[in-house]
Parts: sequence; structure tokens; C-alpha cells
Amino acid sequence: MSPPGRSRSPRGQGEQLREEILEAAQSLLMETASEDAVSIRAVADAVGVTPPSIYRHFADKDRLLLEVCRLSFERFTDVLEDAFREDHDPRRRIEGMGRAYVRYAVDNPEHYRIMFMARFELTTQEYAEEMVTDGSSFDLLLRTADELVTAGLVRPELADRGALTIGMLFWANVHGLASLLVAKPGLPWPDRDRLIDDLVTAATRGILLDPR
Amino acid sequence: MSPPGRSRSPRGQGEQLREEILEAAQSLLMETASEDAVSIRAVADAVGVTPPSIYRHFADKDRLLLEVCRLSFERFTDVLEDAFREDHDPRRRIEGMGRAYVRYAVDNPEHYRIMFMARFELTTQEYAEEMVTDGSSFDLLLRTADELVTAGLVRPELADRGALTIGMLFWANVHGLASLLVAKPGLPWPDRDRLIDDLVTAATRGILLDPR
DNA sequence: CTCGATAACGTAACGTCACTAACCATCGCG
DNA sequence: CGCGATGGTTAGTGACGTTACGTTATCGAG
Repeated sequence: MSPPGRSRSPRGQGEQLREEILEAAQSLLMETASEDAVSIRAVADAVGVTPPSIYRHFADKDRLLLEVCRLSFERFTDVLEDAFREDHDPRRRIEGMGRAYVRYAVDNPEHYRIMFMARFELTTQEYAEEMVTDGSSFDLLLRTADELVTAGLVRPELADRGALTIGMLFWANVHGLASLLVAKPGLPWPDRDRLIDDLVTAATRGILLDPR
Repeated sequence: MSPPGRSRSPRGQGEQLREEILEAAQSLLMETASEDAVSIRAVADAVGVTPPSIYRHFADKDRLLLEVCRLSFERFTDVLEDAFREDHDPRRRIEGMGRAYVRYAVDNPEHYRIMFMARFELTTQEYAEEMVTDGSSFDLLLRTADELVTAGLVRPELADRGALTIGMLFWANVHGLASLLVAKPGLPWPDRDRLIDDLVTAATRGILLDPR
């Protein structure tokens, strides 16, 4: 049982195994569509290595999953950034981002789960800092919310709440639909695409002034 | 180590232990505020019984947690039912239920997690039937949504979507805020109560016609 | 060209987990 | 009194995360 199918990395190239571990963890998460299947042991022999070797590169399992989570965030942010750039009108921009948001969640349910439903035994501090950094998806949201506020498109009752509140309201809307679709696929859902459209327009109508 | 602090139940009263197990599991979930802490072993010696005895009353751990989940749903439904009865005007009714919804989630984060974020290895069929039964919270939502539709309070572009879509839109709103508050307490949240109010009014403004 | 430090792994093992098989004691009924 | 169902037990299996420690190969200094 000794030949572990993998030869040892040269001196400075220990990082290479780290990347392979991350990729294997990600693949396992996607293919099995189950977080439980991503065990240290399963990841280890997907890479062709013994379990303790994982700990050479990650402090514990939560840190490994957190890195997978971070990668998911990067791809998620890329998708949102595309939607961000696609339209420069703030209203259509927030709507496009909302649609892209829910669609990403539906298309990558396991990634969405690990980003927004998983429980990590980390300080909230650590986690918040990870998310609210510049260029993050959260930052994109806040910038768009700020555009809406300064453009005077927000309903008067909400205008003095600040971009943070406006952004959170939009986020709550799309996250609500996204996470329900991911967590409760067995419910009697109506037509999905139309529901997404309806939710996004309802959100803008509830938060912003009527168009024109 | 043999005296397990608990005497055997008489003939027909095996159900009594079942109740104690459920209560212990619930208490463990609340006190430790961690789903991992609810292990079969921990529950067993909280009740004063050996682990295999649990399996006399529950097929496996998922079934036990599902029963805890069902109890959470009952209490959740009670809270929503109170809000339902408190106001008979459909608009104020849906708003009150929305506020009660988010508040319950904030006050009972672990219950909310297990209801809407936990992953059970059950068929979606089983789960859907459990939720969409008569008198459930989902039923309350649909009834209120139907009231709104038949009362002609829904915006014209959404009126022909049916009560199901209208209900889902409201649900997505409150669930979005609730689950974000539960899952990401470390974020720079604005004032919570005002945010809840803002979300609920934004939801009604987005879905319903303007009041008056 | 050697040689010790160190990077990059492996081996063995611990404690805990969910779960099962097999056994035993008690109760109620005939 | 016996006998089967009921409500537990003891003992054990395999998988899990994690740790302590051993092993090997490479790099740079002398």
C-alpha cells in the first residue's frame, strides 16, 4: 500500500501540492455535490498523498474549506463584475447584477452553499475582513448602491439610510431567492426564470423611485 | 459506570423516552449553538441512556434532527400564526408576518439554521410534503398571498402570476434578510430593527400597489 | 565533496463519531 | 408459570479529524 502514485515535489515547489489539494477539494465538492464527501482522507487520496500531508499546507479542515470558499468568491465576483460592466445605467446595472447573482447560485449550488450557508468555526472578524475587502463582490454591491443613492434614484423614505442599507436590501432580496432555490429545490416553484425577473423588478420597485 | 441514572419505562411508555430525547436534542442545539455538538452520544447521556437506545426511537441521526426541525417549524408556525391573527388587513398582515419572521430567525438562529440551511439526506419529496401541509407556515403564507391577490392589492404586472409567485416573492425577501443576519453576523450591519422595517416596507412597495 | 539543516512527505496512533449485532431484563398476557 | 414483545445494554466496526514522530531527499555552507 505504500506507492502513493505521486512523487515528492522538489525543494521550493511545496506550493504545487497546495494547489492540487485545493483543486481536488473543489472537484470533490462539485462532483459529489455533498460537503460531507469532502473529507481530509478523500481529498488526500484524490491527490495521491496521505492525510497528514494535507496539514503541511492547511492548518485544519476549516481552513481548507475556507480557501475553497475564497476561490468560489473569486469566481462569483468575476460573474458579478461582468454584469457590473455590462450596463452603466445604475438601475439596469443593479437589476443585471441581481439576475446574475441568482443564476450563479442556481448553476453552482454547492459553491453557493459553502459561501453563504456553511458554518465555519472562525471568528466573525476574520470572515468579515475576508469579504468586505476592496474589489470583492460586496464592494461591487456597495458601489452600485452608492451610485443609486447619489443619482437620486432611491425612494425618499430610504434615501437617508445610506448606501449600506440600500445595498443590504438588494442583497437580502436576491440572496433570499437564491438560497431558497438552493436549499429547497423540492418546493412547488413556479417558472424559475420569470420568478427571477419578477423578484428583481419587485426589488427595484420597492427600493427605487418609479422609472421615468 | 453502569447506573445510567434512568429507570426503564413501563410497557406502553417507550414514547416517553422519545420525547425526552427530542427535548434534549433541542436543548443541546440551543445551549451550545452548534449543530456539531448535537451528537447521538451527547444526546444519549444528556437523557441518561446509552447511545444505541436512541436508535430504538429514531432510525438515524438525520431522522432525529428532522424531528427537531419539525418541532422548530411548529413553534415557528405558532409565531407566524399569532402575527397572522393580529391583523386582518391583508397588507398590514403580510407586513406583520414578515417582521415576525425575521425576528424569530434572529432570536433563534440555530432553529432557523436547521430549518432552512441544514442539509438532510432525504428525498426532496419527503421534505416537501412535510412543509406544504395544511396549517403549515407555508400554508399561512400562501393564504395571505391569496388574500392580497383577490383583494386586488398586487401590482398589475404581477397580478396574473398567482398567489404562489406572490408568496414566494415575499418569502424570498424576509428569508434573505433573516438568513444573512443568521449566517453573517460579522458584517457591518446597520441598525437591525430599522433594517427589518425598511425591508418589509420595501417588499410590500415592490409587490403591492401603493397604499390608499 | 562532504555533511548537517530542513523541506516534503509517510507511519502509526488517538479519540470521537454514527451505527450495528447480539444479548438480556422486564412486563403483561394466556 | 411460561413466553413473546418491549426497552434497554455491552461490545464492536469503520470512518473521521488530528497529532506525534519517523524518514528521505535536496540544498547550501565549509
